[in-house]
Amino acid sequence: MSKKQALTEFHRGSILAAAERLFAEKGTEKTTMDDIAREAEYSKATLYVYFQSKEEIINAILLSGMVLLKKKLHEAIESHSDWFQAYDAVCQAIVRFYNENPTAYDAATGSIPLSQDGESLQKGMSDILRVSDEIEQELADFLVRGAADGAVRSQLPPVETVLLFWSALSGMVHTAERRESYIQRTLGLTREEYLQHGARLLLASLTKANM
Amino acid sequence: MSKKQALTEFHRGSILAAAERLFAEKGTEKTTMDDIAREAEYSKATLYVYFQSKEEIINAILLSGMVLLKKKLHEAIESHSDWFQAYDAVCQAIVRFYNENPTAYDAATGSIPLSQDGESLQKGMSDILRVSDEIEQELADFLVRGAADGAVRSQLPPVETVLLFWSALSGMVHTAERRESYIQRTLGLTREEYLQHGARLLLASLTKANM
DNA sequence: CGGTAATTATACCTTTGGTTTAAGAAATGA
DNA sequence: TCATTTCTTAAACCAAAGGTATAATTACCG
Repeated sequence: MSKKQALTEFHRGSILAAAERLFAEKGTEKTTMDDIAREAEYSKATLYVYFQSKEEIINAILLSGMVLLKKKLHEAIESHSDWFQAYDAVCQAIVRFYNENPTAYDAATGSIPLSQDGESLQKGMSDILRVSDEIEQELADFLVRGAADGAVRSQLPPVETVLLFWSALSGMVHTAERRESYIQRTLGLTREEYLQHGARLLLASLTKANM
Repeated sequence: MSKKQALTEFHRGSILAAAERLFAEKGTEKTTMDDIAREAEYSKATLYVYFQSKEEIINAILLSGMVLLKKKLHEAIESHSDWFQAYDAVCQAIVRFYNENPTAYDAATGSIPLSQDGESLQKGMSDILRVSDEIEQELADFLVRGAADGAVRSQLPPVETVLLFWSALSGMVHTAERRESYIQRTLGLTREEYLQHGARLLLASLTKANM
């Protein structure tokens, strides 16, 4: 019986992996169940054997993505004892994560409707919101650490500042993607460079001394 | 013949006004042509007498909205000789504008796909992009003025900084809307207050001295 | 083998929403 | 008043997409 379960997990994983690729490419809305079936090399009916609905697929991907994001941020924060270096690592982790998992990032920043199907909360929804909160808490703690280290202005209320920072950065990330060619043409910057400058600018809003 | 044209303009205006109300409320995607027809008190087919497609309606609204935004920003910038006061006025103008015209704001910040119909540029599209550029130019000039006044760090490249600022603020604006209840509950702030704090934070990233 | 259970491919249903058509109403002009 | 033109709109059309039913195929097991 465990073999059967393992097989089921394998199929679920294949489907999720395919969906993830398509979501990254076209977004959840423009990706159809037929697309996912084709990409995963199953028939559409098969998808409904392993998942109850498109929404369940989306939620599963968002959740695993956000758990991964949380892990990456944690690692980045722990990676350097120097707060400024850790800050760079955090921003870099975010940018990298977005490249590979834009849908989950959008969910984490609240840039996506999160399947507002009305009615009661979906199955995976509460998990997603919980992880989202945990991420923000992690960042808030990091900010407090920055204040303790003397790197960050200590007047800033951590939770509020983190939310502002988080939303500002997500705006930059979106613009960097949506206007990549404009940025390249007019400013001569790659997306990564542009976002690095953005991270610098936001850093200046947090720190005591300007650099 | 002028009477007939005036009548046509009147009908177009009624339809656009109705569409604008609905777009502000539900967004362009969730607003159907049936919705617009009902709100404007015409039949759906009549809409197609005065507009070729839904896209044309959207573009018309985006364009007029962005022209208005440009005007508001210009007025805010000119309203105070003191740069910091003008900055506050600019941010306030943006927030207010978003409340009344979220769709056009999203188009101006590039937060919206702008009817990616593939193919060639749509009719109104080039106008929209032009106004969008003009707005960014206006803001860039304002930043240069701030540097000349000694209010702003002069190392900042104006065009790039404006784009970063613009995208950061748009991220904050979106978060403020999407998580309004969370912000109210956890931080005890209204959306306007939250955004005011955000504008302060961003100001700190631009200025020489911290406040 | 033969039968039973699981799996999947195909076709279909339903809803939604943009667009078109054709018929009826209203206005215009002689 | 009647004819022609213009305007309006109900109804039909069409495509896309999520979801489902069925029937064929496969795999497993005695």
